Amino acid sequence: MTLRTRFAPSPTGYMHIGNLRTALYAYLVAKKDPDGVFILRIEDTDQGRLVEGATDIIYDTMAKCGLKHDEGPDVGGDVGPYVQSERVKDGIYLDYAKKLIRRGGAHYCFCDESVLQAQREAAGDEFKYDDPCRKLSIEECEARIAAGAQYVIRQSIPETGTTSFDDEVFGRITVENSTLDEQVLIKSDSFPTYNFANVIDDHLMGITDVVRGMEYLSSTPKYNLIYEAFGWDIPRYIHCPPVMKDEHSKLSKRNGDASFQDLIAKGYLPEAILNYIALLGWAPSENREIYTLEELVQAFDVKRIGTSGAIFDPEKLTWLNGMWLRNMPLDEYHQLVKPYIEKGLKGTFDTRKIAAILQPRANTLNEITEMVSFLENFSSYSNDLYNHKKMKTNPEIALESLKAAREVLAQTDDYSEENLHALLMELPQKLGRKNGQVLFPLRLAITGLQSTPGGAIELASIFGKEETLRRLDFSIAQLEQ
RNA sequence: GGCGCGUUGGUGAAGCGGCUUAACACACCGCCCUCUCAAGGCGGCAUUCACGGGUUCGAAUCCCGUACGCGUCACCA
Repeated sequence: MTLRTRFAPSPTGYMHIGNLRTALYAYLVAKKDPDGVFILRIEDTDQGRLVEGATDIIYDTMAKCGLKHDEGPDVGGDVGPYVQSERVKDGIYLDYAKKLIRRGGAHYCFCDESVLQAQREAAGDEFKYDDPCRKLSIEECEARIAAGAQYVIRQSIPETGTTSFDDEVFGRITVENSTLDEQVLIKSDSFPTYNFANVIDDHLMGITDVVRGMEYLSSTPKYNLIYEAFGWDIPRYIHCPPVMKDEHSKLSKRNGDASFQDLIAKGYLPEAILNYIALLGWAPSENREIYTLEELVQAFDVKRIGTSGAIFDPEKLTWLNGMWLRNMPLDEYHQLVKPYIEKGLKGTFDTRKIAAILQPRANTLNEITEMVSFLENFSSYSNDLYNHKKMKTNPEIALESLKAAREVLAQTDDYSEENLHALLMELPQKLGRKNGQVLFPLRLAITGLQSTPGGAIELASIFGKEETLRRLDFSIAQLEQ
């Protein structure tokens, strides 16, 4: 039997990080097997929560992350449709619910909401619905329905005994059937609830490995009772611990936490986001942290998924994103950051040279625009900046160095870094100074800033002869006053 | 409240009864390198694994209890 997993989100307009991680794990579990199949199914049975365009966000996120599904609404497959509302139209769920009734796994229920409410209030914390409709015969129920009665279909739970299952990450879970409630399977609008549609579809779509959040751990016994009533094989379960905002709450939109799209908008790479979230709740057996998706497929092992919630740490994501940025070939990096550089600059610059000084310094794409703006902002500054203890310089030494540098810089037209380096590095020795006593003042003189990305040589090369000399002259004049 | 699950540093975590006086990484702090800032290199950062018992020659690792946290108990998914 081929290994099949699925990612089954609700189109609620937002891809949160915990959800994305579940998708990732489901993908990894499937792809770990050379023949494994990864399916996308849209769970839109709650008509009240549909959000326009939400499905596109799901497709877009999966595509950006490289989580390519083998079957789904947009790519087809043999066990479609892959959108639950379409399956409702086909009558799939109601048919199966009726079959389940005949098999004794469910029953019709005509109770009014108010009856439940009354019982609920009377029972307080002890509430467990004791459904009088359970005792009704099928014939009687069908007669009432024919007469136009409103109904739902509820699961029938054995009053005694226990139900157990083995979860791949949490181990064996056992619960008393008496603690399980008789949940609604088919709502009065004839739509299935998640609890039912999920089980039916997982079976019909041949899902062998169910990967989902651990909030479903306590309802899994109920699902298994349905599988058993139908005589179906129970899948392997892989319940994942939550991704937390802090020790008390999960990462969520309600808390204003970043979604995948928010992180992209903040300048993080999909690869880095995926890499980071893979590490939340799972640890590789080797001592390593940087993984491409393909490498994750190789390294992933369900047995190494943890059991306690992991707090999402934006700082570590930022670091990891920086690593991804730094590890790129310069040309690729240049193409990637070019728009961000140009956004921060009015004039034209050699963006490849700028990219080179940015690469070891920028951790996110967005900070680049700001990092680069200093290139065009040159105005008077305090000469006091030339006093630098560590560089052993002061305005006097600086002036001497700048004059010498000015001479050299005026004599050449070749402003390549190589040439500038060759020329300027002769100066310290000639002047009997340390490198820092010449180059630090020079960098300061052409930027007016205490610190900048890049050094004097790199920056002079970026500015070019005319601009470099213009700034240098300004600074020399300022020092001579 | 019932039921289920969890608890190693500020964070992610390794650890699966002796090799642990608890890896590695982020953050933080030093030092080195260095033309500033980064990047990079090196070092520091839990005498201790929520707490209390027990088992054992030996426990972060096994068992029991307590505390705390999370989840679930919807005609939401």
